[in-house]
Amino acid sequence: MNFENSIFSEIFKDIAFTAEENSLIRSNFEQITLIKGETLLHSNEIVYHQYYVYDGCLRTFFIDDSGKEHTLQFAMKDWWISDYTAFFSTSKAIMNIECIQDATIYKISKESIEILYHQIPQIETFFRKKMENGFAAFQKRILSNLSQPAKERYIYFMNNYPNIEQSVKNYHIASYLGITTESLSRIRKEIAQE
Amino acid sequence: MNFENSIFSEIFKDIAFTAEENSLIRSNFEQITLIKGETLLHSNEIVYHQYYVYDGCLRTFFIDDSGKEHTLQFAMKDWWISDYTAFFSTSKAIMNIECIQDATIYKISKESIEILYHQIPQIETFFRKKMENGFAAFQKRILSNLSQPAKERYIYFMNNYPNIEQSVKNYHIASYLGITTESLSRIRKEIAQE
DNA sequence: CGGTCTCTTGACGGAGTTCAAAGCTAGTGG
DNA sequence: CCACTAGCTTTGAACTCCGTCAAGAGACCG
Repeated sequence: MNFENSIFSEIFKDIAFTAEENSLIRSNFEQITLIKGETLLHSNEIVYHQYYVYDGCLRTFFIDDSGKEHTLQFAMKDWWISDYTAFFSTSKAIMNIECIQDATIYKISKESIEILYHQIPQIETFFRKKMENGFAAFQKRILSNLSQPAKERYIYFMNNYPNIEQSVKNYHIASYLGITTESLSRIRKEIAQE
Repeated sequence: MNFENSIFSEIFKDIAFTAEENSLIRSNFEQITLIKGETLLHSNEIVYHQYYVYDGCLRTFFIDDSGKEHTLQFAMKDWWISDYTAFFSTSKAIMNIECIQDATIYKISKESIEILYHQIPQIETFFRKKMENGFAAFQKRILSNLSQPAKERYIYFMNNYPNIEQSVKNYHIASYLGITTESLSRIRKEIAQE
């Protein structure tokens, strides 16, 4: 259990907990292991949890009316993932979460997190800041989608997620960038020829 | 000053404050009035404040390398606005904020808000939830940009911001949707003919 | 009214899509 | 350990949506 404590101090780095706080936190998280291809969350399920990625890689994606997949987010080590729109309002997911590289994750329910907010105010501050960063990142992504052609977005993406190729297929990246696999392939060819 | 108190209970609805809390809040906000066309924030300025829109309408926009404007957000009554990426890290704005309809706003600095978080924990909860909602809204917008053609995005926008036409020019809406004024005009024509 | 700002319309061009097929690659079983 | 298959990527040709450029028509404000 010292081992487990060390995990939670990794998750909430920069916060020092008392022994009781540590055990309170521990009792509100649950470990899950997933293998490549498994689905963590299906659309239309009610979303009660958010997930901390300790290791591995997952992606959130949305399936539109015509059946096309759109990747909203990849989550690697030390990222949080969920269908947050649904999680915040405890309503039905519109997205799916899929494991794309064997993963160890820790899940926590909305109820549990409210308990932690109440008992350990630094946890609320921690998540407020997480949200702020996520908010800022989405803002950048919207601007990038509005102002840059696909090639620039791809280069920007590869710089921001170095080493991601190991976990992620090109068609995942294409669906994240909002283009088809074919277009991405042509862009990659163009870049390789430079 | 009863008048002023009522403004802050509008801003932080659902929170009940003591008299001392009320005066602490009051002393950390500052009122500004803006007329149409005025700029509240220029890119490259360091961002120390965020702003509550009491009345009127503003927009945040980004100017790309080729000089094109991209609208990230409109802010109407009861919305908060800033260049949040820069505000959270107290760094230089990459966006501009412009008044597009005469406005009364209340500004608060990052320092002040940290004081309020510390003195009045419900305020931190309030902003955490605001962030969660903003985060979810951006998520939806990204999905909409990825999965819907311009016409659908326009219809969705008009449903979500009813009555916005009064404040906002079509070229603002176009720059929000990521299309040109000409394209928006053709889309509007198409819809009118249905 | 006159001028400037905003919106519309048309002709053309380009970035990205669609559909179809072929070429790789990696994992599986014989 | 090779062969086969299924999944992934590449390529080509035709098409489509939206952008660009240019000009004209409204609309709003002094």
